[in-house]
Amino acid sequence: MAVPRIDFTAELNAEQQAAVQAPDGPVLVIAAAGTGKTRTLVYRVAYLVEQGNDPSRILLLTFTNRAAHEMLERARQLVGDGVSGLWGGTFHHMANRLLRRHAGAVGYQPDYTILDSDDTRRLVRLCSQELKLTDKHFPKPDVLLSVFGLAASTEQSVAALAADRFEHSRVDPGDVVAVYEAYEKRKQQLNAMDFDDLLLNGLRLLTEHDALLERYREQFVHILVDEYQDTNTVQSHWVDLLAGPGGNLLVVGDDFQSIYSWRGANYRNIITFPERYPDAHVYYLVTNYRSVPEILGMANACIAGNPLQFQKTIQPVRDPLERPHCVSLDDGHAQAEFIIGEAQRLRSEGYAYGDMVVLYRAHYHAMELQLALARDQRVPFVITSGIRFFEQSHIKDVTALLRLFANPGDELAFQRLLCLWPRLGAKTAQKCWQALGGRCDLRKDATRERLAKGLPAAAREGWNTVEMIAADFDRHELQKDPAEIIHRFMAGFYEDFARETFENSDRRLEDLAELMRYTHQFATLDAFLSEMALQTNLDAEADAAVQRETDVLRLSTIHQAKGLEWKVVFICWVTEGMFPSLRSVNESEEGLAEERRLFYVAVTRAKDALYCCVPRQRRGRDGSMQFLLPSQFLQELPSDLMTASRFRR
DNA sequence: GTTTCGGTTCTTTTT
DNA sequence: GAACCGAAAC
Repeated sequence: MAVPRIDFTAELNAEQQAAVQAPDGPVLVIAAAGTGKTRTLVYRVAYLVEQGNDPSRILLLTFTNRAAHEMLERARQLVGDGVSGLWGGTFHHMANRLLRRHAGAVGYQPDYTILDSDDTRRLVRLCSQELKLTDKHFPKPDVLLSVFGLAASTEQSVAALAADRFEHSRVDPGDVVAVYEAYEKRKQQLNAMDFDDLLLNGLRLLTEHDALLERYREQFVHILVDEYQDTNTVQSHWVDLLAGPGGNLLVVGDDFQSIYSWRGANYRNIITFPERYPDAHVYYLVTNYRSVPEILGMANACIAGNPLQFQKTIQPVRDPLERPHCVSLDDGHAQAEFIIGEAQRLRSEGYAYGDMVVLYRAHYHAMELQLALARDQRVPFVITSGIRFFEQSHIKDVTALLRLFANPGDELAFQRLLCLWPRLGAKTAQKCWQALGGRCDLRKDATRERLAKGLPAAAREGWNTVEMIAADFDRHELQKDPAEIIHRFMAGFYEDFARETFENSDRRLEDLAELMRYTHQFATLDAFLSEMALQTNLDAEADAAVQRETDVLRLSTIHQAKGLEWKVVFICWVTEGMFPSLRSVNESEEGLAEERRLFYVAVTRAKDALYCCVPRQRRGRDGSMQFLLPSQFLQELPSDLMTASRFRR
């Protein structure tokens, strides 16, 4: 295959080029914000291909879907279709890909279901209820799941973590373990894996099956890992195994931007890489083309106090422009007014709204601004919402039917589907499930007949729709056409249901139309369901493109802004209690260090201008006024790094 | 005995 | 928005 020659010297700076053309063996690239990390990885892929490596023997692991898409797209632009055989995607995707092939090796059927967080929450609740652990003080499913999840991603026991977590409460850690064991058992019965199971079982494939380890070690000659600071213990273990001692493992990351420890990310993976691989080559990328020196000065200063890190200072190359602004405001309303006014002013100076973003610590911090923007309609805007497209109730209702076809053992899908019918709730659904023997293959006539008998009369209408789809399932090859299943289900039942149930049914029906369009890129029902479970939102990067094209101001959490950049950045609620958030400060010193890294991420999104908004008071839940102090992250900074001002209405 | 309804409360971050 | 809880309705 012809590969276009790439002039690495012309297209990369010296630091990048050194990393791109690093010799075989373990390589660690420490890439500070805005120094061309993605570019370096993409060119590394191109370099490897140009060196004659078969793309199908290169594995490129990312942390988010967005990063995976972006990198594969850019690699394709660089080397053309030569990269088409490349293995690229998130850890979860790769684990899923291997597990679909070798599910039997870890005791699963290949048609296993992937449980999203909504499913796991329901399942844990079910387990707690069955164990009669319904006391008010017993932890809620989310809390239990965070313990289970941390145990999985840090390779610790639930018993130990539960004992620690509930040490000063009346919760018996033994009960937590009991729920955990019930939960594990239920997942086996359902033939279902949660996100952690994908990683754990992916690891088991390699630790328990030497033949598989050999096979994939041989296949993946080069392994590249993006955002390495965000890997958890299981992921790094998996990568270490796959690469093998002295393998060609290149990891890229920035310990300053590790902001996912709450889900088990362990930035010690990156810190200790040189110890684990003593012959590793280490490269630093510190030349920043993104931001003006004033912003980088602030970024360097705000992170310097954190302990335990690869100390590095970002080097600016751009000309000076202006210092970041620290704007003091009366309250949230004033903050909203300031941001709207300033955005308009900047637009009159030549910036587009699409060049600007408002960042915040938590979604609810955007509420006042959102209302103000909607009210006076002067500035068009979009919000990267906390609502995950695929986890909204209407999406999950409709896909429950698909899931049950794909995996007849999926009790959660069965339950969800049945509860849609009138006069039919959880108890009846459970009885039906038991009557069917814990399995519901709708394609079997006998199953459908048996189930129909147990349904109340009011449920007939909806049931008939399902019955007809099921009868046609094999004949019309609906297996290959999830959109057609959804379409029939909606036409026969769900459209009316949605109109009766949701006040915003129009929007939800549009979502479902969008879902049907989305399914067309998948050849089979199984492929669609797998992807859907591993995807949080419909199309994040298309979303970002929309912002530029339609010239709208974006509102986003800092986490969701990671890896992106804007000319103008407003950070709001830079006050004690809001940012750093109260919860994380209470946790530990480490929690505070992570908040500081989050602040660093926010600051380094800005290219030209940065505003830190500091409202001085906020209305509490009871209506009383709380006074707020500026964030310690601002107070830590030398005062000459920012321009302080006060905005009054 | 179940299901439905209405009011109340709380919002971190994601695969 | 959606999970939760208690009370009313089937």
